[in-house]
Amino acid sequence: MTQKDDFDLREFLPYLLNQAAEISSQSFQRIYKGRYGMLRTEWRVLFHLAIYERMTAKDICEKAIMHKTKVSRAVQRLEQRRYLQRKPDEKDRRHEWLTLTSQGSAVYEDLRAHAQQHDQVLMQKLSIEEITVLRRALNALSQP
Amino acid sequence: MTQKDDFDLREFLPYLLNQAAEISSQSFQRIYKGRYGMLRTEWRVLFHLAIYERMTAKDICEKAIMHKTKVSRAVQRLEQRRYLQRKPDEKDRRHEWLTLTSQGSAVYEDLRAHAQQHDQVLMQKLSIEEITVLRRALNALSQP
DNA sequence: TGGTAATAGTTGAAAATGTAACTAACAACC
DNA sequence: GGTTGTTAGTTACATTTTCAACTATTACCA
Repeated sequence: MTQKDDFDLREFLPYLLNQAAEISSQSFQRIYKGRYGMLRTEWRVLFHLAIYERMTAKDICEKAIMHKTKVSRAVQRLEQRRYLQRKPDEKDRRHEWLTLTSQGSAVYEDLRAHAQQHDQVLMQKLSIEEITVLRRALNALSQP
Repeated sequence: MTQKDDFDLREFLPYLLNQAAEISSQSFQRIYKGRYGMLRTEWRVLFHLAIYERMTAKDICEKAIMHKTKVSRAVQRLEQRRYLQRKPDEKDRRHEWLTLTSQGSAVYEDLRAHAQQHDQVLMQKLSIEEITVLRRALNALSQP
């Protein structure tokens, strides 16, 4: 099992990114899944609503770069658990405004604390400079 | 839809990494899916076999950080398409050695060329220095 | 030896995701 | 005002993934 030297998988960005994303998500996953039985799509929607306070599903699709069916289903499950409320727009009833309930906000607060802690641990693997450049680079790569 | 300032999702590494990984994988996905109807798990297995030449499924699990059922199914599909061959280990018949067929190698060569091209495009979004630091940081984050 | 534990890999059912078709509401144009 | 086109969001079905249980083989050790 020796490597050929003409192409190094470990330099192929989509591969590297996926690997790093996968591994660095795992311990956070244990938290939201273990404590609240949530899925990745769900914590993402929850966090967006906590941070932006009031969004439509469409807004979330755009910000989080998630397909509308993923968002739709995450919203359903969050609603079932009473973590969010829907309110149709008065002017245009195709839109629904989504906001967290106090219960949803409490869950967010809890998860956010863990997220920040988790981020600290990850950042310990890197230097300050690496963190800065990494964030900048990841943002650049996230522009489609 | 205004953002609260106490926690910025755009600084949370698992989120950023996932976003960048997702987006930068998409156009490469169009290639392996469009040309060969392959899945993400499958090109990963194919590439590992091409690079390391001879591995067991277990080796692939460890290198690629994929669950054994994912690998098992990817191997099945690659075998059906005659992209790889299995050969049981003589000494320990629990192991199966996997190698690409010439057909599999040809597919790899084609995809590798596209991968490199794709990587070039991605890297155009970044400076040389950013690329270096990014790779180093992603490798660091990929250590579990 | 024989019996238990460990390892490599597969399979089946349940859960999650992707794709495309769908509903409902609005816009725009004649 | 009615027809056609768009948009927000949901649903149905097919494809993938996950999880747990399973087989087959080897390792350990009394």
